Amino acid sequence: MSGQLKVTLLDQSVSSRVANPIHLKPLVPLCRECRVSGLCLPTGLPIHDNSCLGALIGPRMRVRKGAALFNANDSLTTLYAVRCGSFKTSLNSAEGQGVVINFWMPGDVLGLDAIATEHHVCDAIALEDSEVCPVPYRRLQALARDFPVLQQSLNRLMSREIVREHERVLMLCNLTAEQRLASFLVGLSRRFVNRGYSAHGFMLRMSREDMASYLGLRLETVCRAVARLRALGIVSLHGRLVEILDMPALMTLEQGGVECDHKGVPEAPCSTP
Amino acid sequence: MSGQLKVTLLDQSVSSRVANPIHLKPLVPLCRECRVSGLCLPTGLPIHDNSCLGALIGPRMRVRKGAALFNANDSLTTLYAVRCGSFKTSLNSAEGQGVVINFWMPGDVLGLDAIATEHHVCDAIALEDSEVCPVPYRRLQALARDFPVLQQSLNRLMSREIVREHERVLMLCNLTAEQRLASFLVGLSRRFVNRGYSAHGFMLRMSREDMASYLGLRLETVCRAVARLRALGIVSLHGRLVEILDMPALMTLEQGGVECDHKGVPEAPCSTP
DNA sequence: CGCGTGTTTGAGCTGAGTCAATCCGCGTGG
DNA sequence: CCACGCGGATTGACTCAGCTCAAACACGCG
Repeated sequence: MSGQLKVTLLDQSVSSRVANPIHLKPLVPLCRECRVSGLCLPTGLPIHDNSCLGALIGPRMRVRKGAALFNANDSLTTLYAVRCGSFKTSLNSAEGQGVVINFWMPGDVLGLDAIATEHHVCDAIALEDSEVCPVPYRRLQALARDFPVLQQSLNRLMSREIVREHERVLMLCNLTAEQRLASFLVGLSRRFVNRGYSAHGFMLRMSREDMASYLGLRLETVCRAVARLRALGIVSLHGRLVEILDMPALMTLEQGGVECDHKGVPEAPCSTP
Repeated sequence: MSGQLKVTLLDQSVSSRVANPIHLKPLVPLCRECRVSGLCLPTGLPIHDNSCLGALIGPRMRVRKGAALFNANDSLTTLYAVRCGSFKTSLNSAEGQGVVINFWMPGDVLGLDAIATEHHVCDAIALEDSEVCPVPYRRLQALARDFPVLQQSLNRLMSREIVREHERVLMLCNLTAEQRLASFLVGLSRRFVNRGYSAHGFMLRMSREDMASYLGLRLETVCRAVARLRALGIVSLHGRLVEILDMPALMTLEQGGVECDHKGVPEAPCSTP
């Protein structure tokens, strides 16, 4: 039912180095050379300054496909920044019904919803073999006191998550199945672009079931919506391989059929030093 | 279309006193004697300490029914804590479709979703004549640096909002109209209890239209759901006057028909010093 | 090759939406 | 004081997007 699979430390030697704050060097490059560092928590931090980031980010962890990074009710000890791979988080009600709350890509930070109660509310499952950078929450709190930029970064991350949810509610309330799918694909495309990948061709890492759950639909309905978009020549979507053939049309569809300036929350303040 | 009505300072003399940080006394009792201070932002702060809260909270503002406290795209200068009355916030898409994002009661803090972009994303409209305590965001940031409890309080507030949205999504995806209404009423009831009011009898401050929008339904559907609950003898709901006659039944309904331990995020850490 | 998981497609059903008529409470003005 | 009008609430009749159930298909893997 949940996370029996184990999460493993990427490198035991790195782990021990971290325990001893003197040997920080092997970790610091983690952020500096991380291709998504601009999207992630340490945005705006003095990335060259070992004392700061080294103290913050724990040793990388590997999570195998299907394994749980954390489960609902686990107490919050660390947030996790996705380094590579992807995750889904899902909220399960007492009656066994559940929804996928979000999909997470490199640079995203998981666990912010646990800060309220200091316990996770979602299950986080790896959609593929993935790596995360653990961010001990206590240490983050302490460090944020000394580095206001870090605190601000955290605040923004949380606020952005609130806005994202707002937009999701808007989608659930106002859009048809086809529009939801369009909106989903456009959103994914945008996220891939932010990470330096193609806007038009990408691989879905989640099942139709998960997509359906995220979109507030049944998987059959998602399939039908896919079929219609394909018939319209807007996308070529076979299995999990997506190719967006007519992006303007897709974006038109996304917005209730009316052409418009799609803004949306930018994924990050995008401070490129 | 939006907030032409003016928001007015409650008391100009109080305002000027605040500008001069020496005369804090008239403001400090604001929080100390505020009946919802335990739910609000300053939770856990040394409430007797003038230097802290006095510097944080601006002069109370009065907002007339139907007036906008802020509008989407307004730049974020202050957060607002509801002191009395109530508000709705709504998110409007480019095409004119919109949804009510939340209803806000005394002790709630509005504007957290604006922190990401430093611009408000929602319109905030008073549902009745109301009063708010403005919290200048810059000042809050500065003060939070010196008072970690305050920072934590803010973090928790944001995180809780994320969780609330999660639960809303769960509702929108899994519940029938009737269940949504039940869930809405139970939620309201709980919030009234937290504020020291009756769990069973209260007044709705929003129109059926607003309820419908919040619940992802049409107002006609809300009416029908109300009619059914009434027919079942679970509530007496005439106009905006609610009386919950059978709370257990209502809670059973809320949770897909199965009896269960309704937890939900507690509204606040509830630190009573 | 056969099995299982995930995906696609088909055929009816239904809960909620739409459109429309009516009702109710309340403030306004005669 | 009552007639009127208006916005909000209610109820009814009909429609339809998405759900359910069911069958077939594709693919990857032992």
